[in-house]
Amino acid sequence: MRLVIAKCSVDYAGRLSAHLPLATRLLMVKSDGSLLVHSDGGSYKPLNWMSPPCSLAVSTPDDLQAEAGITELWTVTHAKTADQLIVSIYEVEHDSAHDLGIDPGLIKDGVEAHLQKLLAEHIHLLGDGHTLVRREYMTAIGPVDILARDAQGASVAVELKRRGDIDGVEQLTRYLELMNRDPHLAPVVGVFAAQQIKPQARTLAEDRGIRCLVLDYDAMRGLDDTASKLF
Amino acid sequence: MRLVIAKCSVDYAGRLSAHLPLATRLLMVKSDGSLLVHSDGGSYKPLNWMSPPCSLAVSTPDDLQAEAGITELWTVTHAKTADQLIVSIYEVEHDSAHDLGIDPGLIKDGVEAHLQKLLAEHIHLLGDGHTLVRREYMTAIGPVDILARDAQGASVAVELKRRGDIDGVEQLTRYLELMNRDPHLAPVVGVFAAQQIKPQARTLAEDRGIRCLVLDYDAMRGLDDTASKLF
DNA sequence: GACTAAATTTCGGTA
DNA sequence: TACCGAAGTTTAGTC
Repeated sequence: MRLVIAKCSVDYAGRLSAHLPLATRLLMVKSDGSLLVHSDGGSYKPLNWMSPPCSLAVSTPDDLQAEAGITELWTVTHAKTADQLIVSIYEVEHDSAHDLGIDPGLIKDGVEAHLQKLLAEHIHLLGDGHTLVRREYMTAIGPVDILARDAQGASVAVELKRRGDIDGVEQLTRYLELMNRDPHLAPVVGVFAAQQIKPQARTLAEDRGIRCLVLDYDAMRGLDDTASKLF
Repeated sequence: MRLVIAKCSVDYAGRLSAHLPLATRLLMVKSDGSLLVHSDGGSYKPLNWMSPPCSLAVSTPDDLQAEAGITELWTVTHAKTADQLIVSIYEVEHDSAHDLGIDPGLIKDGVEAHLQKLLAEHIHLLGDGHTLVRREYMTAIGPVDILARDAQGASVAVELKRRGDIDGVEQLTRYLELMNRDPHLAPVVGVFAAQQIKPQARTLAEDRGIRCLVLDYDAMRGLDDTASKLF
């Protein structure tokens, strides 16, 4: 990885056109040739960048550009789309190269899969008398997150999201439509469960007779801990 | 901005738990206290990070940690959510600080807004005799990109995307359903317009009686230039 | 490889 | 300021 701090202006021409006026920035050149242009603020997104696969070519400016103060031109070209990022370098304040090796990568834990596992283990959260049929119940158009039965023996299809949005309701609606045509399953009622349900999604869901269930992830982990300790 | 290349392991505890095993990485500390952990590959997303507002505290490891080879502990705490990022530093290979100043920011040009503007200005692209009613026509569930009338006086609702996907068709379907209940507007026909329309989206749209229109951005810009020059 | 859904999304706009 | 949709989204998983 090469790190350059330089006064530069940047132009991108590809899926859109964008321009960065002259300022001091960090240019991060990764070993795959990709380039990130970072400022000293904002969040993790660079001001501008070129994703791999791409190649970096360094050239000398023409007379006009040199007169304007440009000392070096970096042209980064995407290998497939021909998108271009042109960095006009005026002044280099720092330049260093480092050997990082390949990274072992991030290990994640605790997302939607965990929520699904917890809800399956505490299926009573759906209501008294509910029993689990199975997680990831396969249908012709995809897996339903959780299939259960209520106290009356009716099928309950649960769609699980971290944030409940309209598209999740649409997804569940498609499942319900299909499952209700299956005489072994029908009648199937829907439950839209999420840590947070957007008002528009709730309105749409309830309009379609789908019950909304807001899940408290921390409380559910608490249940899990208690259960682990007791048994 | 401070740039540190160091052998380190990283742990994040917040909305999820994540761990990065020991390896050499770039630690970018921005002046707002935020931290990015980058490897020498991947795209612009860091392996791990903490977004502002947050604060960085450096501490010395306890005996056990020191014995394991840790020389320094960085604890980055989010100001609002209390999410924590802990960087255990084993060996520092590079450490430099740079004054970048505030960045003037990116100037963009040529996205969906431009497409919408161009289509509104050349509404005949929808078909002969079409007239523009207005852009961003407000409905109870959100704005329709373009509302027009066809040669017969029927309302035409246009959903505009750069890339036409299934969710765009679903969106337009909801608009059409609502608008067709309004006697002032009904009958409303739908047009799904995009630079590129995925086969699945096209099938779904046409099955619902929604017309698909592929837009040529470059050609439309050409129309615009011609119009600008003529008048 | 293509497509789909999620993301510690981030970012920009509007009500 | 909060909500909503787009992003040069990226990323991970499935078919």
